[in-house]
Parts: sequence; C-alpha cells; structure tokens
Amino acid sequence: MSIESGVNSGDIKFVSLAESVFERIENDILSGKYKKGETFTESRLSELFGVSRTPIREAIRKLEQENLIKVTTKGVEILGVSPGDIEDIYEIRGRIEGLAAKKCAGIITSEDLKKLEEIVDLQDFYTQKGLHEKIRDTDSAFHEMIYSICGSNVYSSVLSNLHHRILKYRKMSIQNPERARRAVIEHREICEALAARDGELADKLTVQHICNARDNIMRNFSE
Amino acid sequence: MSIESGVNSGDIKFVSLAESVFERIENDILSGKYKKGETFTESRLSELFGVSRTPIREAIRKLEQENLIKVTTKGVEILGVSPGDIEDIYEIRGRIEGLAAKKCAGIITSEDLKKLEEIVDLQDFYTQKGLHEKIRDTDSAFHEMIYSICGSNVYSSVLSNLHHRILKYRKMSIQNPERARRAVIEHREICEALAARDGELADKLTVQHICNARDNIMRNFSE
DNA sequence: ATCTGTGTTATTGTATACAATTATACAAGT
DNA sequence: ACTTGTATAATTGTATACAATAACACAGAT
Repeated sequence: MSIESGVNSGDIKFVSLAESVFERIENDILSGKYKKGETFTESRLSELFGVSRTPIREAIRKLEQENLIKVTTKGVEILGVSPGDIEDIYEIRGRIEGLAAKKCAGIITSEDLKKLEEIVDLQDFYTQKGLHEKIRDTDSAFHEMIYSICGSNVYSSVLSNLHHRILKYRKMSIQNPERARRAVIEHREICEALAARDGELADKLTVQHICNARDNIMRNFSE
Repeated sequence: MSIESGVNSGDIKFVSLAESVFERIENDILSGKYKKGETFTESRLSELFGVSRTPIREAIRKLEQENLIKVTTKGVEILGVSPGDIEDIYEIRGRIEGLAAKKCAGIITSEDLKKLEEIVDLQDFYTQKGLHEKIRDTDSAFHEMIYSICGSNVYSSVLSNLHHRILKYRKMSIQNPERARRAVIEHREICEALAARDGELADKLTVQHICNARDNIMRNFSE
C-alpha cells in the first residue's frame, strides 16, 4: 500500500529476501507475467533476482504449497491459475463469502466500520479517476478487510487465498467502467447492512455482489 | 498407506528430507502431539530429526503457508487447529463438498467407482475389527478420492486442506463405534448415487454425511 | 527504584561448497 | 532400426560456515 494508508506504527519491519522473492514471483504468476508450462531452474531464478539459491528455494516451497508451481527434476514449472479455475473459485466464494459477511455483522466495531467506509470512499475516488490498479487494490482491501473482521482464521485463509488467485481477472473485470461503478455501490450497500448489524442482509448482498462480479468476468471470456 | 494398497507401479520415488520432515511435523501438529504455543528453534528441530537446518527451514516454509506455525524471532511457534476452527471447517465443507460430489457424478469412470467401493469395503472391514487408525485412514482415502475425481484443482485443494486439518478430531469421532458404522453406510449410499450418476442425490447425501459427522464431533466436545 | 545504554548471546537469514539424483547423448550390441 | 548400457552434464538436495538481527542481562546514571 501507499505511505499514508498502511502506517499504523512507525515500525520498520525486516523482510527477508526469501519473503520478498516469494511475493515477487507470486505476483508475477498471478498477474500473468509467466506463462503456464514455462520452466525455470533455481540457478536461473537465483541470478534473475540477484540472490543465492537458499532464499529462492524457500520461496519455491511456499509457492509449491499454494499450487502455483510444480517442482520437477528439470526445474520449476509454472502452473498458474487457469480460466477454468475461475468459475470454481467464484462458485466457492459465492457459497461461503456471504457467511463471512454475516459473521462480521455480529462483531464489527465502529472503528472497523469507519475503516471499511474509508476504503469504499477511496475506491469511489479512484473509480471516478479511472485508475485501474488503484481500483483493484482498494477492491482487494475491502474484501480482505471483511475476511479479517469476520474473526475466523479458517474463513479468512480460505477466502483470502481464493480472492488472491484471481488477481489478473479482477483487473480485467474492473476495466469495465460500468462494472467498476456498480462494485462501489454494492460495497456501500454491504457497509450499510453491516452498520445496521443486519447479518442476513449483509449475507444476501455479498452473495449477489460476487455473483455479479462473476457474471462480468465470464462475459469478458466469451467476448 | 500400507504395502498392498498404495502400489500402482513398482516405482521407488525419491523423497527429500525436507519433504519427509514436513510431513512428520505436520502430522505431529495435526495429531495433537505438539501443544499450541509451544516453540522450537530450528537447531532443536534439526537435532530432533537428525538433519541439517536447510531441509528443516524448507519444511517450516510450507507449514507457515498452511498456517500451522508462526515464525518469530525466538523460533517456530505452534499454532495448530483450535476446537473453534472445527465448526468453521465443517460449516465450509457442508457448503461445498456436496458440489464436489455432484461434479463427480457427471464424470466418474467405472474404474474410479470400483476403487471407491474397494475403499468402503476396507473401511467396513476395519470398522468390524475396531481398528481406529485404519478406519480413519480409509475414511480419509474415501474423501480424498472424491476430491480427486471431481476434476477441479480448486475444489480439491480447498477441501483436501480442510479435511486434512481435522485429523485429530476425526480420530476421536470414529472411536464412537455407532458413528463408525453409520459412516460406512453413508459412504456406501454416496457410492450408489455416483454409480447411478445421480448428481443431485450424491450432493444431498454428502451434505447430510458431513452434517452428521459434525454433530458427532461436536457431541464429543460437549461431553 | 527505575530507566537507559551497552556488550553478550541466541536465533534466524544467506551464501557457498559439495553430494545425490536424474536427464541426455552417444556408442555398442542385437 | 531399435534397444541397452555407460559416461557426461545438468539439476536438485543437503550440510556447513558466516552474516545480520533481535533478545537478554547487567551495569551505571538519574
């Protein structure tokens, strides 16, 4: 995130090379930079990122665990996320993200609510400006915040992982200005339901929101 | 698995130390051997498993990715799976495992079906003998097979991960002989629905099966 | 007594050397 | 032509040495 948004304390956190390499490779895969089937040797990645094989290997283990790569005797093979996976991801999110929203309604604090509304305001602002990357980042922030608030590590990790995996496609989706505007409105409605502590409504609105997002993405594929 | 069950080819697969250490630690955590909050230094794990820190660290990265441990500056802290997580896991499985079964009905082959029935036969056998570990292993095998057959990496990885995490509690559950017998019957019914290619029925039976398993486990907690 | 600074120790993070494994090319035999 | 064996090279797997970082204990000042 940017300077003003992510700073809660002035702490300077040490980030290992292994961790940053992991994040860079993950992002490259999820944003479609590497093609499915492409292979890299550890040495190649090592010189590509300018670090030794040790942190590369640690990053590889994490990517392996996320099913984004496959380790073979010839190197690391990119698996990535196929268009076919997208439908499954939306199917699952459609069934459980509403529940997460319902959980939120019962326990959300006024500070959480304020933060959530600020995120939507920002998303609104970026949508009017047409800044796609920023729109997607605030969109991510909204959903991640819901996952975080809902108070369940299980829901949070499952949903976060699924939402994360469709990075590339969400960016495509949001380039449709009509859909981008609609998404802001839907996020606002979810906020209002949470503010009213109406779990059933938050559930219903979230399910509908995900269904709409799914339809929009699938339209992109058929065009 | 045992010698006779897992052998499809005579291949002797090389398994790295990192991989086997990962599996051993994961199993130790999931079976409740290590308590939540317990910490280990890498050196301690290193001498515990008789290997250098390198494979230990690679195993740690994978466990970290599974949210089973947390790496701190003082060592590796065990997070494990809390009883509170169990309800969430069943809630999610209850919503999506039925869908996976439905997918299976459309594409299952007769070989798959035969294997699945063999698993249930074995589970039946072990249930009559009262061999808890074996019962749980065949129970795992049944569900993992469904995940594998359904033809979706997304469903498979999400469900497999969730199912895997409740290892300890499933063992407890199955020690109730009445529940163990019931589980065999329910598995058979799911098999029959799949054999008849009845997706709706397979869905409904699977959802009910998970609901029953959940109720049984929750009973264990309240007693 | 409490806070603060500093040296020490313990621990994780990284690089590198070496071992083990697997793939590949090529030759020889059938 | 095709298989089979073998040497070679490429790659992953592991151990170890060292660097960076963070925790800790303790002395000294206020």
